[in-house]
Amino acid sequence: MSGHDRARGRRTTERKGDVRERAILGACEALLAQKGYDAMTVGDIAQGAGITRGALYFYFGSKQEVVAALVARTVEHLWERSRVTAQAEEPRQAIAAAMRRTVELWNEHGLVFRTAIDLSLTVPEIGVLWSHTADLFITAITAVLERAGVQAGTEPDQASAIARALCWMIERTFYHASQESREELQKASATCEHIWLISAGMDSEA
Amino acid sequence: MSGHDRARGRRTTERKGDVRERAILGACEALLAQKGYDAMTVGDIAQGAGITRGALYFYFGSKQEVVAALVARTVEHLWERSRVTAQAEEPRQAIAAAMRRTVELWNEHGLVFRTAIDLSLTVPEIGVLWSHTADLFITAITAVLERAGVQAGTEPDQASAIARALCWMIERTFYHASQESREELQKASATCEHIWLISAGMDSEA
DNA sequence: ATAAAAATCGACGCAGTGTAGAATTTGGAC
DNA sequence: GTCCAAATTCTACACTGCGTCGATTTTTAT
Repeated sequence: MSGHDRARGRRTTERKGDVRERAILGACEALLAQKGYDAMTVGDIAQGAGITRGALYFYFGSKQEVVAALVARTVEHLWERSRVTAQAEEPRQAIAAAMRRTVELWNEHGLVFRTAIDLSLTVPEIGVLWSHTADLFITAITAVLERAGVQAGTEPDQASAIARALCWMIERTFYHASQESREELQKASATCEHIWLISAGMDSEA
Repeated sequence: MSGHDRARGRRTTERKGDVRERAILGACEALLAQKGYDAMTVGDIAQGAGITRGALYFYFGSKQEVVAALVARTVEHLWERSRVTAQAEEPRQAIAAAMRRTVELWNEHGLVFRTAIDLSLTVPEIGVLWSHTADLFITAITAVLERAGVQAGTEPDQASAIARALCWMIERTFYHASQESREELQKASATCEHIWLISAGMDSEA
């Protein structure tokens, strides 16, 4: 959000319109929660941000661009958190920590994550953001698996492929669970952690 | 597709319009492959089926209904296949057979499956169909896990919860792999089978 | 104070949807 | 075969939402 130099957008130095931009993303997020992506109209977003449709188009070229920006903002926050996490621990600890962090993230941003997943096909820009995010996870999981003794490599029963499958398992399981409740998410997390541990060759005694 | 008695639709006894209905679904499937759901317009479908928009609305109330019918047709085919599959085998065999069958299904109907998944949120009818399908899988996986010695129950580390997570893992992994190539799908299948075996408490030696 | 840049607005044209009613075709009953 | 009712198809219309344009107002920098 800092020096993006959006197509039609403004320059740097914090213009007034930056506030509006944030208001737009905020309204968008609220409306996503209320009516969902399809029902949400550009007019709704503009109204929610206190401007007219015409004005909104000064900031974003389309509804898709608005949502893409919202996803970008959220996902960048996720990347921050991932970067600062020390990852040189004992596997069992690392797995537990990763799952805990993932639960937090989904509790906080589940709505946007689900939206990103839903629109990955439709909106290429979002697809790129999310697949990049998935790659981060896959890389991290791969590292843990290898440190736990799983053979490195991309063959179907080696670390890289297993990590990918585990990543999708977690994504999809959290996608559904986060729609239900925090409790469901917590349980889902425990199940995923269990399977991850088993796949790493360790039984899952706390 | 037999005795549905669609809102505006025809009666039973195989009228001529049944051919049209199939033509419409066929055109819809073709267009989904060509341009995808969003780009595909009702006019396109009608044209593909050799009729006008107005005529199409005699058979289906909306684009969503058309796609829902397509998903229903495909998924019923899947249910057939699932019902006839004898499932009283030794776990290792059962798992291998299930994965083989799943690969076949995704090779044949990957496009419609992916569409169903994408639209599960948007189109309630499709959501129901797909979640019912998932339940079938989860039940089957649960049974295999229990027969392999995993403790029955719905707690996070018991058969039912694990089966759910494995189901989502397979769904998502196949969703992505089936977009790439048959080889990818085959590899993905091997990885999922491996994790399933491990989760069932068996190492995965062929 | 003032001119350039930023921001806002209202109105327009377009594309796609869903509906209505008229017209045509089809399938039997007679 | 012919004639009616149901089935099927078409054309035309009204509506909604999108994205663009040019005119207008507000900020910002000097």
